[in-house]
Amino acid sequence: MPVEQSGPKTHPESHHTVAQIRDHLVRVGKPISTATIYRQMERFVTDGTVRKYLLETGDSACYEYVGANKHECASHFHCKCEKCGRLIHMDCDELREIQRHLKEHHGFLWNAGRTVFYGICDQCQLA
Amino acid sequence: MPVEQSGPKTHPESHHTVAQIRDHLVRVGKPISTATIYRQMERFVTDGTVRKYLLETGDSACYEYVGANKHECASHFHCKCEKCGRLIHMDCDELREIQRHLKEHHGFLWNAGRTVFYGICDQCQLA
DNA sequence: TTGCGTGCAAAGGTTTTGCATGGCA
DNA sequence: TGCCATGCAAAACCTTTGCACGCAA
Repeated sequence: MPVEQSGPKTHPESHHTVAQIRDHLVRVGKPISTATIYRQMERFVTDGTVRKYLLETGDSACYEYVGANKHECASHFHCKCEKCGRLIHMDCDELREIQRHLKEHHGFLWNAGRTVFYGICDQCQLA
Repeated sequence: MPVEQSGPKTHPESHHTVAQIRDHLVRVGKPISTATIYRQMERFVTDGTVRKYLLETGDSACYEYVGANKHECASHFHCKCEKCGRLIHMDCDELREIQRHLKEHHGFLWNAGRTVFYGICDQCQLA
C-alpha cells in the first residue's frame, strides 16, 4: 500500500482500508474480525452510506464514509496521482456542469463521488 | 464477472481480462500461460500501449489496447453502469474542457483515458 | 555464452464463505 | 424459538514470484 503523505488537499483520514479500520477498532478496545468489517462494508456500500474505491492491483479497497451526503449531487471528487500515489480530495462546482453535459449529451447519470480521476498532481509535476 | 451485454456504445471487444486473452490465444492455437500474459501486460502498461482498469472487487483487471493513440490527449473515456455493469465507451470533446479546468484550477494533469466514470446508463434509467 | 521470454508451480494478498456461537426480541 | 451479527478458519480468487528451460543473437 502506498504511504499516504500529508499535504494540501489530501484527506487521507477519510479513506480507510479494512485493515486500517480493524487496527483502529482494536486500538480503541473494540476488537473485531475482518470478515465482519467486510460484511458491514458491503451493507454500507449497498445502502450508499459508504463508497468503495479500488485503486491499485493488490491493494486493499478503500472505503469512504459519505453518510448523510449520499443523495447530494456530489460536490467533491477524487484524484489519484499516478506518480506519488496520493489520493486527493477536491471540491469543484464545475462538476455539476460536467454532470449536466454527460446527462444531456450521453444520457449518462454520473455518480461523481465514486469516480477517481487519474493523473499527475501539482507537486509531482514540479518534481 | 458481470456478463458484457452488447448494445449501443458498448465496446466489450476492446477490454479484456487476462483470462479472456488466454482463452482466445488457446482457441487460436497459441497456448500461453497466465503468468506470461501478466508479465506482458505489465510491460505494455508501463510503456503506455495498454491501459489497465480495475472495476470491481474480485474481478480481474481489464486491459485495453490503445497503441499509437497513447500520446493523444484522449478523446474517449469510459463509463461504468453501476446497475447493469456495462463498460461504455464514449467520445466527448468536452473532455479537453474538463482537462483544462483541472489543470488551471486544481493543478492536476488529468489522464482522461484511464478514468472510469461511474453512474447509471441511459438504458438502466428507463428500466 | 548471454540474455530474454516462457511455463509451471508455489506463494502472497485480499476478499468471501461456511459453520458454530451468543445476544436479543 | 427465531433472527441476526459475529468470530474463526478455510476457501476462493487474482496476481506475483522463483526457478528452470529453450530459443536466438
